[in-house]
Amino acid sequence: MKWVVFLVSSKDVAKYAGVSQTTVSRVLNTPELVKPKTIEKVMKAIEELNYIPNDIARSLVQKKTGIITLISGPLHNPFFVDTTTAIVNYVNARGYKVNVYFGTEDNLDSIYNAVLETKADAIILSSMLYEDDLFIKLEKLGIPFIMYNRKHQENRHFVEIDNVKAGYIATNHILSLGHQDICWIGGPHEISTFYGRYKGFKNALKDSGIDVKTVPAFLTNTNKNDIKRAFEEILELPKKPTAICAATDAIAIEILNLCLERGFQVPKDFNVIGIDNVELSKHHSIALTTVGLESEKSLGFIAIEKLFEVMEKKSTCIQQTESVKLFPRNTTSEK
Amino acid sequence: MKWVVFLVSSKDVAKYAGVSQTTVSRVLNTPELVKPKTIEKVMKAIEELNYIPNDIARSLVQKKTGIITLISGPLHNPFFVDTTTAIVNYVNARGYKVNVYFGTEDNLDSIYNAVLETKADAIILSSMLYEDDLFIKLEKLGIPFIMYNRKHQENRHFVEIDNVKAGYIATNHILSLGHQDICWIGGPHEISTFYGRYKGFKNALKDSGIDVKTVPAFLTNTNKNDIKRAFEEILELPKKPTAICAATDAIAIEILNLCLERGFQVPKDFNVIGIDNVELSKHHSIALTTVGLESEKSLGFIAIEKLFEVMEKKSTCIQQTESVKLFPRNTTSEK
DNA sequence: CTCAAAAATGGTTACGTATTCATTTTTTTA
DNA sequence: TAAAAAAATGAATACGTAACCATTTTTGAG
Repeated sequence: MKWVVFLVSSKDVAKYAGVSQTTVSRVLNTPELVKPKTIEKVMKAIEELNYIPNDIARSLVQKKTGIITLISGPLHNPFFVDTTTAIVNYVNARGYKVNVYFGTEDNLDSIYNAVLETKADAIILSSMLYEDDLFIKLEKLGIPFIMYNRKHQENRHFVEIDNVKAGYIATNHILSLGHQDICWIGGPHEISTFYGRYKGFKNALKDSGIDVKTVPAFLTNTNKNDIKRAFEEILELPKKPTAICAATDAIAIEILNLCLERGFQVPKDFNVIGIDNVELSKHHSIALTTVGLESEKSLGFIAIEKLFEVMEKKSTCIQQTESVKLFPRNTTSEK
Repeated sequence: MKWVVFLVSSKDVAKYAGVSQTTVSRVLNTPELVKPKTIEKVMKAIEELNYIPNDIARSLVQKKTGIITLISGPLHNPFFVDTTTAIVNYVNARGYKVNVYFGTEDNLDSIYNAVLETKADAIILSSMLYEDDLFIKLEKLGIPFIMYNRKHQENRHFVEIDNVKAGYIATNHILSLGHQDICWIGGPHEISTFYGRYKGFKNALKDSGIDVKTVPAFLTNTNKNDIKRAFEEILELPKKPTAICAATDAIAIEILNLCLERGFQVPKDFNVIGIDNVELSKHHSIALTTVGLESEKSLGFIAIEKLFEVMEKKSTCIQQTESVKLFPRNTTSEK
């Protein structure tokens, strides 16, 4: 069966109902200005013609699209599963739509181009580098935007966890369990998150009187291959570490995978600790010890809430750092 | 600092460059029709004025939005992590945008309303019931659409795995390991997926000479609470089963969680098997035995590929059932 | 050079809505 | 019942682009 598509416009409805297009518009948007009898006529016409208002035309004249652009990291990182869920659900509940992109190292440029053409009402993103030209472009554009889990050197428009403290707490937990030989695995330092967490790691070492230079640290990209490569290097270290501090739960969970794959036991052969306290870490098959938000809300939720505040002119500039605490589970133990 | 926002239009560029708006449009869309020297002039104006074409206006005149609407299930279900990733990345690579919704039992109506107003170029969804009015509405609308992992009674526009066979293979695997006392936990039968998989389960029982009526089956909603409730019922069964067949990996992984939470061991105390072979099942902390696609591609990828075929008029109606095979891992073992 | 053909450019309109301003109709008040 | 006020409606326009058709400019053949 084939359907011939009639694109019914408000003009068609107007003609059919014997009123002006203006009145049709009013019936839908400000019915209190229309006589009940007229409303009735128009509604009948709308139903009979199966009229559906055209969002695009409305956007053009009102200069707002009802679209929030979300630039997330890839979902194989469970952190972005949590944040994307929170963000999309919140935005939709507020009657807006979400344009989603999953950014990786290679596709960001093309995403940015697409994003700038789409006249979104606001942008929420987790792809910004510490020194990123995009920041200036977005500020120039005048579109409200917020970064979650990332910070720009300009120090505006962000929601993050206290990364330095998170790194410190994680490392301290490991040290307090008696581990002497530990190592760090994190991401590139152009990303504020990794920079801060590693700083916390170093601070904890210093405070325990350990010479930072003697402690191996692997700063790698966060895809599976590069983590695997780093893990193999760890295995060939002259002094095999008994604990691995990962900069994120995503990395930690992948380390877990690699350990088990090779027959190691966690925490017997290796302690593993992460940062972020993602939902997946709570699963009893994973039970990852980690550091995460004190608050119940996910970071994505906090960020999107703040973004709407900005859109509604309740705030102008968000600079928010959330405090963190330890979540001890089964991947760490006394040495 | 505050920025005054100048909304630069192609008219402004035209005036600035001393050409007509038509020519500006041509420079961007059909530069081969424009004299090189003119292109240069216009491009210079575009750069100096920081002009960005307005997607919305273009959509209005061209009657296509470049938007694909995705109605997915929630991401705490790892199946939708895989499919959403595949779909979003594919769509963006093709230069389209994705509007994402995460459907649950309660929010579907409001999602459908929003979706119909957004004049998306096509819709891909996994929320359709076997008897769903939405199907007719979408066909009437004339928008290309495809269902993945779900089928409507009209039997058109879908991509699914061979659910009956999947249920059969999973059950057969459990039976062939020597388990006598097994049970089924699946979702509501208004959903074709669950209906088919349970049918396969029953077929396997019959073929092994087992009376279906004697085998416990729990048909529940698929949120954590309801699965937990079902699991508690399983624990109180007069004859405690040694193997649990779950209709999806998502359910199986949650069962895994519940088992471990209560100190049971898998597969020692309970065998657990799922269907879907989601990425998470491959993690060595989970290592879920499951049934999934023979093909390497994810179901989401296959579906979105097909949807584009329809959009490009290469196909008119998709009816695709993909074959499946067993992926034996560590959650099942000889009785 | 001339003239026809081809290339390049411009003027105008449509897309479907909301909004502004003007006009008509109804209600209220004296 | 007349005049003023209020309510209801309509006509015209803007939003920013692409597309159609008309016009001007350039090119090339003779």
